[in-house]
Amino acid sequence: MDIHVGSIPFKIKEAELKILFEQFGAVDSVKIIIDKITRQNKGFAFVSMPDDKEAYLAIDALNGTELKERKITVTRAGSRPNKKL
DNA sequence: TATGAGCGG
Repeated sequence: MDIHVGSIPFKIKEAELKILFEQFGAVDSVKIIIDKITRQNKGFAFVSMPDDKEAYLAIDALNGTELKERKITVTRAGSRPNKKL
């Protein structure tokens, strides 16, 4: 499952995000989105996890937590989280 | 080149 991670620090690395998500389950890959104009960190990344239940677990666990002194948001990618389930 | 909500190759 693809997970959208926002409000991440610009100085973070994909390996660090992978480690954070690996604490709650297996992580397939982590990708930080880079801006096309500035070639810099856009401020959000995507995490791919093979197991969906572990993905939801990591989302619920890492969503709203602090990372590098910065608040991060973890949600399902591909489709924005709906307020009504 | 650039910065802080948003969904990428």
